[in-house]
Amino acid sequence: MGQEDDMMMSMAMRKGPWTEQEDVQLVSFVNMFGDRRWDFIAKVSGLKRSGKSCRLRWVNYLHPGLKRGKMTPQEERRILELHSKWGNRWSRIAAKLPGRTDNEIKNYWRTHMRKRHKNRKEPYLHLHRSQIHLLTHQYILAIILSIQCK
DNA sequence: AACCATCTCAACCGCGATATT
DNA sequence: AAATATCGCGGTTGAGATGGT
Repeated sequence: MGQEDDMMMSMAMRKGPWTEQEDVQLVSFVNMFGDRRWDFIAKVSGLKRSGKSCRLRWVNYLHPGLKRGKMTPQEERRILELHSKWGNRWSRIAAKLPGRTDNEIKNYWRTHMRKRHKNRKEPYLHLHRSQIHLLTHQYILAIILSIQCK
């Protein structure tokens, strides 16, 4: 039954950016039913979105207590520190940064990798992301400092 | 002004993990 | 026990923003 259902559903599903109206609707249904039963909320709210999409919108944007705006220097340092320790364990890192999401931190990290790649052409820059955790904490901090002093 | 390159970030996808029936 | 449904993670994409010539 799973396959046919997926096909039936995906035909009618909306994709792309959320509208304000959709946000309002999602928030009210999450307030009623909690932030766990996403497929149920998707169906019962009348939103033409998958449960997955609803969850993502909530955790990354609508969830109260989300910090907005640029990372503070403290947060930047924490990300580097934890990434050097754990690698691309974004949700684990996010758990240590109140108000920040895994998606946000992942984006932040990528942006910095790009900068580094553009500004210099050192061999380590060509490592696959999965290998980055091999770098030491101190090494990464030194690189970031050099960018900030540029 | 008009174009192309590069960046950013919200949202998507696949898939393994976890929950439910 | 096992099949099916749902969730959550990490990698990736692409439209719009921004920057450079």
